Amino acid sequence: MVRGGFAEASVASVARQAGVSDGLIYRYFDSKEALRDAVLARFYKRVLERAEQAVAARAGFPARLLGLIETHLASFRDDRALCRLFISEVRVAADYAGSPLQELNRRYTRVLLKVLRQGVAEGAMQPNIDLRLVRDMLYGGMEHVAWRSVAEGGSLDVPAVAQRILALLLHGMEAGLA
Amino acid sequence: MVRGGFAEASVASVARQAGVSDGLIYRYFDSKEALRDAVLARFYKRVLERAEQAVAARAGFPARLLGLIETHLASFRDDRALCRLFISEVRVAADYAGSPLQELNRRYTRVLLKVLRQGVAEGAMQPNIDLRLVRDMLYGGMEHVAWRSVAEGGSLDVPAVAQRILALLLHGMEAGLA
Amino acid sequence: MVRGGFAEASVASVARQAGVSDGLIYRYFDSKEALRDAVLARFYKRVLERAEQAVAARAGFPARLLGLIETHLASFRDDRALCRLFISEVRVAADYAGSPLQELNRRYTRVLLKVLRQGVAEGAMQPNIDLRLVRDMLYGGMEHVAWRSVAEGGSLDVPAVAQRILALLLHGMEAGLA
Amino acid sequence: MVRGGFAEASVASVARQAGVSDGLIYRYFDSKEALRDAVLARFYKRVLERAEQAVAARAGFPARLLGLIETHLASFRDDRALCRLFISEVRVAADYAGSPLQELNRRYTRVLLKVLRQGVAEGAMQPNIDLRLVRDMLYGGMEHVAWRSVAEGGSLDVPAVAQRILALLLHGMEAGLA
DNA sequence: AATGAATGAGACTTCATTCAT
DNA sequence: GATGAATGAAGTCTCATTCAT
Repeated sequence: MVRGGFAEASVASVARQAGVSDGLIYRYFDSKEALRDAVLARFYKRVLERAEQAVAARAGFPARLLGLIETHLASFRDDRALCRLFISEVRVAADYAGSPLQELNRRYTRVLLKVLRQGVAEGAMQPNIDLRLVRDMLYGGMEHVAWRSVAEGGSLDVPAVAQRILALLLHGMEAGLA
Repeated sequence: MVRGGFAEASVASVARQAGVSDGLIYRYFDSKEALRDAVLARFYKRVLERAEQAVAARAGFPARLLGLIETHLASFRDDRALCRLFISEVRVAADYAGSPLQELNRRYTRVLLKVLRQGVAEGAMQPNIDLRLVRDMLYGGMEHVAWRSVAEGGSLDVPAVAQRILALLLHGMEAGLA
Repeated sequence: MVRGGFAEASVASVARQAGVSDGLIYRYFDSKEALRDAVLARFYKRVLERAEQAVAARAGFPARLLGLIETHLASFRDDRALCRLFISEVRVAADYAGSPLQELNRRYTRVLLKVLRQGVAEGAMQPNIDLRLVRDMLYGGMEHVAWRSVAEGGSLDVPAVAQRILALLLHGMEAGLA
Repeated sequence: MVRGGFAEASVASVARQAGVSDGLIYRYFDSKEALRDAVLARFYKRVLERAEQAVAARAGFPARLLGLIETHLASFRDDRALCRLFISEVRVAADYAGSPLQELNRRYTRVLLKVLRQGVAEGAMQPNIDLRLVRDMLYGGMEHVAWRSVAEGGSLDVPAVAQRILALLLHGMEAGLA
């Protein structure tokens, strides 16, 4: 499933890789889509937990933001196939709106928003900043960065890249690297 | 083709929407994939030209960067289906590496890199900055921003959003909004 | 099993309704078809016994014939699903000829033929009458009457309908209703 | 399709017997059920026309009734597979009520009812007779008679059997055979 | 050039049946 | 005896692709 999208992966091939028969899939999942969503939901819950733990384990706005960036990049590095599946197919699906997956996604992005609001409260940024824009630029950017590292076959140096992303986000291009 | 990916769109439906017969498609394209790639290449060339014109029409680093951001967001706004197709399917395809589409993509991102290097030369940023990271964060972020505006059904206020993205990228979160 | 034929009813659904596991069915029956035939045979024996009792409990040709008509209609009313199953599927099956079910069916129709012969002996009809035709018209007709009452959702007023059928069969349309 | 019901006949086998590929079936019919219904509707229209012509070609109640009986038996003899399909599967289907097939069936039975009403008008029977009962007994009976002749492998002597059925219906068992 | 009927491989899914527990 | 997980064949249906016209 790493190469080729969801539509290209046949249920038969999934069953073969799982070492079971085609029919058994349907004892546990109602349809191919239900299987996909179940797998993604499980993955997403794990990602969500890691993010919440990363925030809980640290104090202060910049440290927490760095923690979130690190866990996000690490999730991508560890489960690139699933991340790719989510990015390129599920978010786009016609029935995504209102699905359990969207709810998980909302909870996930809320974790970041909460940290950003803390940053505002701590005076780390001007109160008039558009937090949703920051969130979108950050998540979208990380996606791109991580995907490129996957596509180019290299490995992702999560702590180093996270540091640079944090610096860029906080101080902008003008500031250069720390 | 707006909803549902490439796999979901049948050649017959494409032919119907184009007002031609199924068979005629195959006089002009070798396969469904070749059709998709041809459509995307044409689209990509247009995007590339718009980007180059935007750069040529302006002077100075910040103005040129703003121009690029605006044309990129506008491309997404005008052809969201094609952008989505490119984002979620082509870049992921097994044979993307080395394809004409990748070459177009490279030329496109090179336009941005050139502008960024001008910024370095003009002293707008420290020379030790990771330009590829900036590029990935910018393109990925814009993708996310644009996609969200599409998904939420709203329209994208390109000039306003471009301004905010530019400010965030240049000065970081700390600076707030202009 | 009321709606949808034998092919539409899965063994799993039968097991579920019986409150047993799928596998247990196969300890008692060799196949889905064997289960169906066993169920039908049990049902048919009951119908046969009721018919024989109805005849034994009465005397004289018209009373016995009425009794048979009543028990037949009542069987249909009480077990419409089974009657329907028999009518629309079993009698038509490739291996019906020579099966135990056919033998039961023969014994059942023989009860009617015996009563009809008694009618001939009692002088209630001309001896040259085609008793098999009468039998087929009667059974086929009752099937239709009963099925229609089922399909139309109404209940079947067995004694009243039986009376009318008897009158029609004995005296024909010319005579009208008693 | 002569042996085994609709569920047992695969679309592949239908295609094979028709000398076309599986897929072509679906260019002309939306589903297996739609194919079945289209075939049955065509057949039913033919039967209906034959019945109407038989009535139109004759005058007087008994002659017309005999004509209807003859055409019905002949339809069964000529297309036993289709008749069986209709009898054992369609009338029973969950979506039969309200379908085009039911409408055709209604028109068909109305032809008989009209003739029967003519009989009442001509004084051939008492006005208090239950015409729907007569209709059901007649159609059901003919079905049974015809099916038995098919099942027993014999051929159906339509004119002779029609005569006997008419006599039985008109004068009842008491009258014997003409 | 253009059509669209025809193909046939392959997809998802169901379900009668088996068997280890 | 009893379970129900597992199998795998077979079914309906879709669709990219071809080709006679």
